[in-house]
Amino acid sequence: MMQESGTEATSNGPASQNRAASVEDGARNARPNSATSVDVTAADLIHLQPQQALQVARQILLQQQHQQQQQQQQQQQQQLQLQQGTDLKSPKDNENQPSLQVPVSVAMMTPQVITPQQMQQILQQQVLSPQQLQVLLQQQQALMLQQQQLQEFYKKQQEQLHLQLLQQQHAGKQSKEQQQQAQQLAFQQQLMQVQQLQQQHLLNLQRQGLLTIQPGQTALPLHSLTQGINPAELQQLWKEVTNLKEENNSNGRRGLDLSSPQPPKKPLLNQHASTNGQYMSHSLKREGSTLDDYHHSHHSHPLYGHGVCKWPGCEAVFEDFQSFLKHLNNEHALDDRSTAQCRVQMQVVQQLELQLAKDKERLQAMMTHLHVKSTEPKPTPQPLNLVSSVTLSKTAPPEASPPLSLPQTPTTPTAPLTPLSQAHSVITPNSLHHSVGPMRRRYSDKYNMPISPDIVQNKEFYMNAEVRPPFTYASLIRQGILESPEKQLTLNEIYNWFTRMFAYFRRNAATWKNAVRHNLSLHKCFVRVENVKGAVWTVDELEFQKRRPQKITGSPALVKNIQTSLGYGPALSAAFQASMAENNIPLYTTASIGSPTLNSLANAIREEMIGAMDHGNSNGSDSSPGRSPLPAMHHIKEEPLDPEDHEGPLSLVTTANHSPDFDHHRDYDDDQGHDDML
DNA sequence: AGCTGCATAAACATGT
DNA sequence: AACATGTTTATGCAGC
Repeated sequence: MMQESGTEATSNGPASQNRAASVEDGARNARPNSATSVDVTAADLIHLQPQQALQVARQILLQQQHQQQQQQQQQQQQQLQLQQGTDLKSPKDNENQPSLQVPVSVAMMTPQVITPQQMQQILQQQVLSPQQLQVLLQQQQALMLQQQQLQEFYKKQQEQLHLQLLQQQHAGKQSKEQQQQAQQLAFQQQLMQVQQLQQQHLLNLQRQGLLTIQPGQTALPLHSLTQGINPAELQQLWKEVTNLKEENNSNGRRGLDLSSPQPPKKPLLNQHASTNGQYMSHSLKREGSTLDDYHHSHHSHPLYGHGVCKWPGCEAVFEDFQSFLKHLNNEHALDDRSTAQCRVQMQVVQQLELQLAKDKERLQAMMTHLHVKSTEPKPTPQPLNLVSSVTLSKTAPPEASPPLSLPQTPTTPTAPLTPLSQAHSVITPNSLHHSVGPMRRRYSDKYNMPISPDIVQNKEFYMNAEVRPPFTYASLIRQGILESPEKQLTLNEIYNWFTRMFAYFRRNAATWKNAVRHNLSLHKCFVRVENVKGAVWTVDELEFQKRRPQKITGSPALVKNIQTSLGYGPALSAAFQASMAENNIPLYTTASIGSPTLNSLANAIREEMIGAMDHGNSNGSDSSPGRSPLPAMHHIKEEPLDPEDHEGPLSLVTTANHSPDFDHHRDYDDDQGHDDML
């Protein structure tokens, strides 16, 4: 009762369980299989051959560009008409004119999925007519499709690569690694064109100030599909930015009119009030000063090399350093354009870093894998990059960071595992309120396993999109508890974690809170511990693991292949299959795009393996091996009241390991942070 | 068809 | 009385 204050603001307000009936109506109506309806076309596309897929993707992009151009022409005409005649409109109406155009052009050129926030932003900035919205949405859907194709394509490639790798292993080749890299390179080159186009579009958006992308957010569009851009392309991109900006200037209309592509002229000093001007200007100022220091002291400059200005897209030639400096100060002064360019550069760098990190990891994993294979199977190959909560809590010394140490992947998920089936949700969060019904645990059987990696990877997505996370309440609760520094949470803190981490749980509070309480009480794995302050909930990891393993059935060939290649036992095939099954669904997050399938599979494997080992070995005292099929055990929840007597070495996973994990702490008092988050 | 896991709703108890 | 916290029961759905 002392720390309760936060709860009510969650929207629950005076509404308690009694009101649930009214609240629940909406959800209940929405129940019918919302999650199952995927676009037919998307499904079809999946079956395309890689080359076909790529072609289709290209075509789509080209079409988009074409449409875009047509659209622009139309707009110009309309504009002309408007200006010439029809005085029907009040001045006010005329003011709206620009805003009429923007969204349309955005719609026609947006190759990226717009996140809810971005959408919101657009909505705030511009007045969209329903029709425009519609166009936008349609575009988005088309784009989702397109992304799916690419993901699918990529996935296939990865699988192929892996298969080939396996075959080569049998053949006793040595240069597999190089081969794979070469193949990957080739593939990436294939992708580049598409990626470039996409990037271009994104930049266009940014340039217009229609898309505000904070560094942290970048990942969505930039990372999702644009991996492996080479320097030449970056330059190209830069030119693109520069040129387009200039066009805008010459059109005299700020970011509104994309018409009349004209040959680029380099120098331009005009500003565009970028939406985020203020944001950048600080960092730029600081940056600027340091740079000044830099090149004053050293007679060289990172932006100056071989007599050429290396400011992205500039390439102006200079005789001497002084004139370069002059140029730098004049042409690349602190204005909106430079600001925008700097921002883009930041994103580029970010992306490259990410890419590098991923490739390093991949290389590491490959080497590890190959080495392991050639000698003898080690039980724990280097994790690709994902931290398994179970791994840490069980097998690793507690110095490691807690289960969900927020991964350094600054990626913003494009669309996480589940939502692809509900892909439109990314576009229209609001539509979800009706279409995403109660979690009919479509995936939950499989997702019954610990969710750490997935939830982490898609964290931002779930934080912002009102998409129901495809995990059971039990899994989520466990996650929340394990994330906490003390591995224990009060009920209220659990609530807060839910609302903070999942936009979905910011509504219908009465319903899901009830469910949370219900789950806490029902499942043995949640142990209530009386505390000085009151009661906290902890996770009995053993109990949790007990419930996990479910079914192990037949096995596709691929599964076997990969499985053997990784040197895991048959016990893991279940996880594999689960993942394989899931992988029909997921749009891979940026974090895993490198080798999506393998990554997520590896996760599943690791989790599952640990689970399996638990049952095999450490189960020890209490129950029968494996999970006891005793139906009786369900409803018997041992009295948790005195953890002392509760001989469990297990019950409190807690005690030792705190780690400076940033994200959790605010939990205690931050009560209602979530409203600000949107 | 029956079992099982899960979500959801709701009644009820208890403490503040 | 209102509310938060827990517990328990009931029901329905879905997968096996």
